[in-house]
Amino acid sequence: MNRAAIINGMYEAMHAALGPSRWWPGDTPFEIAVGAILTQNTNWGNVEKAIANLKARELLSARAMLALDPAELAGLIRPAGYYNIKTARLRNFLFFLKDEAAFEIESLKVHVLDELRDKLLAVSGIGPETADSILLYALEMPTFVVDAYTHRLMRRHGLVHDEIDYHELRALFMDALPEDVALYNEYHALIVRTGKEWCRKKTGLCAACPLQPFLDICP
DNA sequence: TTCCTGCGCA
DNA sequence: TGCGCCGGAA
Repeated sequence: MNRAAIINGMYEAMHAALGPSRWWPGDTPFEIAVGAILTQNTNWGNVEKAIANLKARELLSARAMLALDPAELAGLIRPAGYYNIKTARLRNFLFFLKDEAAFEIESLKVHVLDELRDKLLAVSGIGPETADSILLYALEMPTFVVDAYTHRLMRRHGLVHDEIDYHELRALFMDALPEDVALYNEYHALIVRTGKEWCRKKTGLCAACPLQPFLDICP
């Protein structure tokens, strides 16, 4: 079985074992984008607390959040960690929405994927994973999201070399899969769920993992 | 103590 | 290439 077939097979195995994920958790495209920034290297449970704080103050709109004093914003997102950095990153993104979309995130859909991706990457604080998360989950554009779980899972299975970078890994999935927003959405969700549950950082619980049949090497 | 859907900067 | 950023839960 070649690597593209393995990638397709892994999806089937996870989907069969775990079922639909209904991602991204978030009520609006703007909330999803905010969540994508807040969850950088951060447990989602802590992000939920920060989003709940914003929601309680009715601040989950680009205009309202940009009008807020940065120190107050930092206080509200404090549970998500890195709150000073993330305040700056959120504000960079809010200024971007103001300039590029007149505060209406969905109007960004007028751009073609590659151009919008470059624009997002030019915002300080939005790297490749955050950009792809916003594009796929908030704007429903066909880009594959790679994260630490994706790296770890593919390395444990001996399917990629250790030093593979984000761009290469993303291309690997996008070349192996049909261009399909729903499929990319669900595949990344399944990887995260599998990563949290079985493909843990220190020791993988490989024997019980849905991807066990695809295991070559398990350290 | 470890880990968490990263990122920018020195 | 390494390092700081940071709170909260297990």
